[in-house]
Amino acid sequence: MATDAVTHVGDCLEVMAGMLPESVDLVYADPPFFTQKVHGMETRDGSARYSFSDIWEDAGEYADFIGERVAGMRDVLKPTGSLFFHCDKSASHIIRVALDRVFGAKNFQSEIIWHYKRWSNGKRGLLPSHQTIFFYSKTSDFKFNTMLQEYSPATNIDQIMQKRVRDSRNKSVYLQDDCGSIVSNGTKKGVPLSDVWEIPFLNPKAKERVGFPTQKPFLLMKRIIEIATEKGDTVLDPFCGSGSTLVASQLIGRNSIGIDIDPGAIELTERRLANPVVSDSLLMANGRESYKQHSKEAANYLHGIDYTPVQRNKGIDGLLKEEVDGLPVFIRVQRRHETIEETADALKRAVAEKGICHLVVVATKPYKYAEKEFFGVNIIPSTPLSINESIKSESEYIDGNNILLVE
Amino acid sequence: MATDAVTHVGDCLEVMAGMLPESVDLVYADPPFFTQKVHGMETRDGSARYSFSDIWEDAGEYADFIGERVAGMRDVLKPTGSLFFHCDKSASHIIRVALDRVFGAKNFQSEIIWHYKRWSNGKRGLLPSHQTIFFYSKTSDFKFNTMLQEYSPATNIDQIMQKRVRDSRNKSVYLQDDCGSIVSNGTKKGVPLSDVWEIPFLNPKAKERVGFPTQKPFLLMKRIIEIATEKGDTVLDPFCGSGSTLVASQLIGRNSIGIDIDPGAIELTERRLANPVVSDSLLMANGRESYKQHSKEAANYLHGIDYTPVQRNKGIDGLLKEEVDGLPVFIRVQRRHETIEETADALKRAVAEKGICHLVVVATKPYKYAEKEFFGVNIIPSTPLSINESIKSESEYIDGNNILLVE
DNA sequence: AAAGTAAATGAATCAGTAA
DNA sequence: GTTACTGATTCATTTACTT
Repeated sequence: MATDAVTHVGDCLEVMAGMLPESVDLVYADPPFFTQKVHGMETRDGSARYSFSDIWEDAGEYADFIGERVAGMRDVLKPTGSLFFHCDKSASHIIRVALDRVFGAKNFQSEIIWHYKRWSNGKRGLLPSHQTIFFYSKTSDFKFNTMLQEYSPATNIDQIMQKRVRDSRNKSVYLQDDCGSIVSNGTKKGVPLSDVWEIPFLNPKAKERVGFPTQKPFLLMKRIIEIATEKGDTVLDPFCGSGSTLVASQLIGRNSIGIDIDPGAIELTERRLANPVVSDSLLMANGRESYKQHSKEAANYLHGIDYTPVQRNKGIDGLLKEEVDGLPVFIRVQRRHETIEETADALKRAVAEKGICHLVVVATKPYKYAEKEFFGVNIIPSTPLSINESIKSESEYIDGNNILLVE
Repeated sequence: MATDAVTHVGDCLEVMAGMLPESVDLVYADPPFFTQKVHGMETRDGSARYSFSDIWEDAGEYADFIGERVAGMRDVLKPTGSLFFHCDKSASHIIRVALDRVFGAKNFQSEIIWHYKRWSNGKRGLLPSHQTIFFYSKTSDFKFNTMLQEYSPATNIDQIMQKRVRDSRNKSVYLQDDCGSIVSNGTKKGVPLSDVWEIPFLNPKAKERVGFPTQKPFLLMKRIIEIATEKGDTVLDPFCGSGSTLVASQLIGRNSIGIDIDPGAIELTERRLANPVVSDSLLMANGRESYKQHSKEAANYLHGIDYTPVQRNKGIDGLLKEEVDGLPVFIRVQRRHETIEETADALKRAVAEKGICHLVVVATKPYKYAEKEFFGVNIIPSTPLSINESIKSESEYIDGNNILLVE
């Protein structure tokens, strides 16, 4: 599914007034923070300089500016939509008041703290190392994709799996069965995502940097978009700057609309959309990035193996560093939508010209050959597959030798 | 030096009006947060119950209440004094407006985020896990004791310890001695304290708990007092509740004044002052990292599996997120110096009390059982092991069924 | 053996939430 | 509001292991 990214040069107040009401699933707003400074920055190669003024008469002027535009944002939001409003301590209270007025205090959902570590400048006082994102929904019936994070390392996982009941004095106790052993309480997948997010600030050397001041990291945008929208939904950024929101939307399959008053910013946004760069550590998403994503996934399965990743070959994921019997060993991990035969064929075709070699396919889905070899290709179940199949099979199979299982 | 702790029963507005102006070095204010609830709690032994009402007509009434009292706080502060005002998302914007009006926006110093982890249940939305403390000074000439925190583990300590000088072109360079080696700058003690503070929430079982709702941890109070005062200075808490501020002041050598409208709270404060109890937080002392014993090696082999790492059990590496046949699945990865029998035994011992469950051992070395099960433990070869063994075996074995191999 | 240390487990808690 | 009931947290306690 191709996604759409539309940009407009202009004041978002006017552009939003011309938009279809109730047409947007998420608004992410990142306006000037009321810092009373001019923010400027050069691109790394010095070829361009982007800047904007964040100087205002007084707080009242700023409050009016924000208030008018927040009303416009509410108008274009669908009833199930929500607003994430990015600010910092300079004016968070002014913004909160405007949001409460326009959206209603009952639609206030969260005060998100984006926490990052920064280089200090040894100033007197505490080092500022957070910004605030206000999360409001348009109505009480809003889209929210529950996200989970890992348990605190201090948590006793064993204990929380136990079922509990009330004892005779109405105190909560862990349930034991007749034999005195503990009763499990189902699966535990993690804890709900906290409202404090630790996401690294864009490193001064990050490839992702495009030379725009206040550029936001991809991971932050991705998390916001994934919480509030589904694939194919539409995201609006009324102060889009260098276009991080649009780039992130594109990469994870959302349509997007970007507005900025500076034609230079919109030009930069268009350039980034044509050639998105995300720092290495960050996950690539679907669509035309799917190949890259798969190589990441393949790497997960091949972890712990001494191999060289093969980047530019559609059929081969890796090459073992050690030869076996004097022959090279090529590996391919089964793709999500591939049968094991297709995987094997793809690998065979890729090495057709390469002479004699060993071929290994890592299976990620159940397959039905009780052989470990399939027309000259070694089939190895991935560890996750083995685990799932081995346990499920206990009740189904008695034959201890048959470790490859029927679908 | 003996310190003084004075308490008053009454509305802090009136009590402060009767105090000597400019007599206090620090005000820590922890008023009701505008939660529109009654907060109550019993002591552990059930001997007493403390509660207060946090229900208001509307935001205006709350704003007036806060505004009047903030003015009183300013009056009793010395010119070098400062105010730490504790609140949460319920009314942080209302409070900020009042503080800006009374203290002046130019005396706003920091928005401190107290971040903690706590228990929760599966809430729709983000789990609230922070509160806000506004830090204002009375004038620009205020007491501030610079505090340092540890360097992030990624920091290159050797480099930051080097002395720097200006070179001929006035650029900052590292100083070298006559032999060309680098000159150390002596000790650097850490980076300036951030405005996001991770301090554990007062534990349900903490000895420190006295059964008062909203009780603040000693470590939080200690940090605030140490930042803003010196020994012998005076701390005022106009909403002192159970008296944590007074107890902390006493323990670190500051005089204190506590005011509360509830005689029961003041009585409790007096009792705590006579017999102060502080729990030492292992989490704070050792850091969250200390709980992370989940080995990196195990994590590598379990990559790609949907599991929860188990941190606090030496025998168990992980727990599958999905149950199988309604039973939990525990996993252990074979260690480098462990036989497969030892791995299986360690896992079995760890789950001895846990009732019925599935056990999985991931083998990382060749093993000699042609069975996939070993006394009730499923043995799964890791993907790297399978690949190595499967290819090597081609020349050694003809029997296609025997995929588990001899050492 | 005894003492001291470290690891594993237990259990109360509720400025929790949901209905 | 009011009632019912959840579930991760963290220190205290117990058990296991060294010296």
